[in-house]
Amino acid sequence: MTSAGQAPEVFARRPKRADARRNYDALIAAARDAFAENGAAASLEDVARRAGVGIGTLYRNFPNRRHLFEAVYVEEVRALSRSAADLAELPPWDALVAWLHRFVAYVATKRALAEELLHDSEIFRSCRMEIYAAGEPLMSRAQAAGVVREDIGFDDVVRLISGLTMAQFPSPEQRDRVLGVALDGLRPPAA
Amino acid sequence: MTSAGQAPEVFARRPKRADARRNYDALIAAARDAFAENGAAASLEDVARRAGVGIGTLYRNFPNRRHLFEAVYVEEVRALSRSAADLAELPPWDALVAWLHRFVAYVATKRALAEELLHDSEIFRSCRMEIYAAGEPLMSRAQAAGVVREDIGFDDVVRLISGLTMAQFPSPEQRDRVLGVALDGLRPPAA
DNA sequence: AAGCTAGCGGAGGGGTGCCTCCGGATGCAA
DNA sequence: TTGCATCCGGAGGCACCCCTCCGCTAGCTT
Repeated sequence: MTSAGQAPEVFARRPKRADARRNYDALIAAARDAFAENGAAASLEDVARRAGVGIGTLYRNFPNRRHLFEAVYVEEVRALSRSAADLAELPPWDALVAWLHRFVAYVATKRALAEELLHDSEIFRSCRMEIYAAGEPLMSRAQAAGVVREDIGFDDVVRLISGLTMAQFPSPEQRDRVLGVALDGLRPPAA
Repeated sequence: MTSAGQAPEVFARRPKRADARRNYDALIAAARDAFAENGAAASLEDVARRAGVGIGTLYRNFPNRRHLFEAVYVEEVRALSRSAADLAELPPWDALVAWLHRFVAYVATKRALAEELLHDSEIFRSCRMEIYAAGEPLMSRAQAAGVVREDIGFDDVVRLISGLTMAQFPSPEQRDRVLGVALDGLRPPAA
């Protein structure tokens, strides 16, 4: 990671004039909604309409479809990884569980996005690194405290949990119950 | 379910002439490959090309995109649910685990398909019933034998496991390791 | 062998989405 | 206030895909 935890400069194209910045932000927000609603197939013209700008403006900020995907994705990842800091004061197990809950909530709406990006993407890799940098310490701490089994890595946990979020749950209660089962699997073998 | 566990007649349009049946089967196989490769967005013209038939033939068998999706999906589900019968002789825990392994292998390639269908589909519901009919007995048996916790249902397990398969794993070893963690979560609380 | 009919292929109409381009509008500095 | 560089909007070219339609082919029956 570069200094100060900056996002990779691959898409560092934030405009300078006030109105332009407003549009840029509106576009990201609109894109997030559109992708969550219609999946990755959402049309860019629809995104522009939601943002209340012309299609030309969209393309000036994001030269193509993928750039927009990536920008939205990066934005989300950074919010998540920042949130890990708040949890440092909780007991190890609780901190890990709390962060994983946030993780679930985060990924749930990003299905389509991830699907689109994981084919091949520089950004995707660097985002994963950012997430891991945020969550891995919570995991190590829990392992050091003896409340999580030693024979698995953080990567395993992420996949277990993120998979969970891909499934559609009829109720939040069930989602939490299943998440609970998965978390039980993380505990060390019977003390 | 109708008698003899037939698939719902919603799409019971299997052609009768020999060449037609060949084409029908080739189309299903081609569609399965195309969807696995390019996701749900694969073009139907590409499917027809892979199957070595004209686009007209595709549309005669499957009036629209969704019908083709459903036909492929049903075909897969039936293969899976049939496979549960082989496992009756294993010990309860082993039988459940073995079936869930097959389940994972099955869902892994069906991501795009499921994504497309779960929006709203009669077929999807009835297929789920078929899967549940196949797997639920294995689960009950394991619970009766005391090797699976009592406070969860088969539905919870399916979602836990199927979610798992949505995640992309770099190696089969990791996939199995993570699956193992999930399965540990199914065991009863420390005896 | 011959006819009937189910089935075949693919051209093409209609529609949608991606992205480019450029004349006009507007924030910002002096 | 004035001027200019930046930014805006959306018409339209291009490509792709869905699905229909119809003249032709070839299994199946007798």
